[in-house]
Amino acid sequence: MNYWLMKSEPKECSVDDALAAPDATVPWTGVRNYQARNFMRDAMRVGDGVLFYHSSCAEPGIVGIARVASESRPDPTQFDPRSPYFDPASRPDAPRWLLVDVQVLRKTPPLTLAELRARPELADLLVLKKGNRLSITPVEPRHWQAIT
DNA sequence: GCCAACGTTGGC
DNA sequence: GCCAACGTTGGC
Repeated sequence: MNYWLMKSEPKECSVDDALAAPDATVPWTGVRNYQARNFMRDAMRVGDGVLFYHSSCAEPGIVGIARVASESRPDPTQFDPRSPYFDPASRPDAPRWLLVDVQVLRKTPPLTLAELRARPELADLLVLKKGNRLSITPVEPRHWQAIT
């Protein structure tokens, strides 16, 4: 089993939004980065642990524990001209972008970026690295255990 | 709003 | 294949 940190802008889909969805499960739409896509396609398995992270907001940080709830499949928003995630270069017979379903298991007390940075045992957590912009990053078991 | 970091695009 | 220009992310 692998572990992941997945960023969501709370304006788009907050942990509360996800909890309010049927089965507390949301399709993780909008990933438009090949490295993040490849994680979903090649390495994610149903049941993997997910740290639900709020980004681009007043208090960025980890706000919930979730799980990968589906295999990867094409992200339908890439074919929707009205979607901000529309990709005119992607063909339905060769979809470029994928998503997985993510099921929130529980909220956590917010663990802010500042708090994460203050913990020496988390120094190597990828999301804390300078310049990191990946919306999906793998989390080492020791980091998962330190956080959960 | 600023700006550092980084990914993508496209001319050559 | 190189690399400058450009666009995006995301913390502050």
